[in-house]
Amino acid sequence: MILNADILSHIPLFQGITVDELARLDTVLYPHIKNASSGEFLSYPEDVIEDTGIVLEGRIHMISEDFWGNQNIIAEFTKNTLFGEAHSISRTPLFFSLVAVEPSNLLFIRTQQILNAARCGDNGILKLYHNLMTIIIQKKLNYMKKADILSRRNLREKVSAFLSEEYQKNGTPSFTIPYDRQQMADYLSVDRCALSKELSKMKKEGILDYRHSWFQLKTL
Amino acid sequence: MILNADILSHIPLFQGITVDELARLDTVLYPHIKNASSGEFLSYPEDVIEDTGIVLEGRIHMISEDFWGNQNIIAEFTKNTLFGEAHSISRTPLFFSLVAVEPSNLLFIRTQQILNAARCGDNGILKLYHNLMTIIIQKKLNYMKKADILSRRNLREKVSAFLSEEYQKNGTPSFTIPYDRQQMADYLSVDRCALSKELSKMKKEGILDYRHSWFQLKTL
DNA sequence: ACTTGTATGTGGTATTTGCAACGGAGGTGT
DNA sequence: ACACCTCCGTTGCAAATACCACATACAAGT
Repeated sequence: MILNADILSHIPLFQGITVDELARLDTVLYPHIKNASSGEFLSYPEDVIEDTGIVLEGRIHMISEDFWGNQNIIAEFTKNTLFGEAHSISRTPLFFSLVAVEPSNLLFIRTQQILNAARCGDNGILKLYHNLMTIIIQKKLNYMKKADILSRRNLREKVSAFLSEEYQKNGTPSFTIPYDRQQMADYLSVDRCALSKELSKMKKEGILDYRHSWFQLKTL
Repeated sequence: MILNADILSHIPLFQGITVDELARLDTVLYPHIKNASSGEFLSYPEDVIEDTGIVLEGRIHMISEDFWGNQNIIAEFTKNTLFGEAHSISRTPLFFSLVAVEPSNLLFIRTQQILNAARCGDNGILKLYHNLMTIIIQKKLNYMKKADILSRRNLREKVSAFLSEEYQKNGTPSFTIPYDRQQMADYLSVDRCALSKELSKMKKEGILDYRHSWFQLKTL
């Protein structure tokens, strides 16, 4: 049996699935393992994919490339995260490549089988379907938030929007963000130095305080 | 009966649902109609919502506001589109407001009922669930594309990425986009004049041709 | 204590983008 | 034909940001 309860216990997609249900899923989902070496491409633009990938070990980059060849990393998938779930359901051609950037150990399952089996009212599958929905919604909300932040017209507003999201996540105006300065700049798609300058300006104006990854928002 | 087959026939969420199934849904989904006047708020940040909204007539804006009060329109919902579906499933607090910007006629349905009833194996509900999944995935992919474009570091790359998406949608390097110049600038979150300048520069360099909404991409 | 390395902040300059003003093209109604 | 309007492109200038070089702070190892 490929679907191992120990391995899958930390993967959100399989939360709440019992060992018995897992045994059934093992026959339904056609699970298979793939090892990818660093730099190996898993799929290319225009591919239509059938499987959802799950990172057991390693790191995958989703890379988009425009008509003239400029590249951009759209997403990174690390341990226990899913990739390809949306495109394998909608069966639309990819608009990006998937590349392993570390030696990776991957589990693939036949996504369409979740939808098919859901019609039979199988309990384990319905849980899986619901988990899948939850994960996709979470990803959708994350992309929405990112688009919200990136659509702000200048650096000050991007920083403000980003910190407001973090403030909302934490519930208090004093919190620690999960990024260092460079990662924060990357998320905001701005230059690190420009970000440092803007933060320092905002601190001087008294609207926030910070030190490394710790921030405190202030009303005037 | 509130769920009217004629009205719903153009709404993607109800595609493929038979008239009989619709009658059952009418009792299950607790549908209700609401008329909103222009400027009326439908919900506020931090609200936890129970319903998916469907625009029968009118226009709704999704507006986010940061800690210091800067506003941003994240999304616009027009006739036959859904809003609030993700948050009413995940039951996480909103990070935006919903406002009618025209007198609007709205249909609301109890989202959680779709998930509950799916467990009973009801056929109409399962179709609805699947339609919902498809819509959410489509929205997710759109936000992904938008985030991809907006995360490009300068205007040239934003334009390139945007036109490449349109190229991929159309399949040929010569196509018409569904925006005028101002709308295109808004989508890219840049100044209209700056966009005109960049396009004109790219035309001079011979990497593309355009006239109003028509574009042609060229390899060098 | 010293070296090394990494993360962060700062200053100066070049480049990009925003902004305001304007002119031309094309459409519409009188 | 004329006035009027909207959309688009252009120009000049101001403001914001990227880029480069370097200083400082802090942590880890020797």
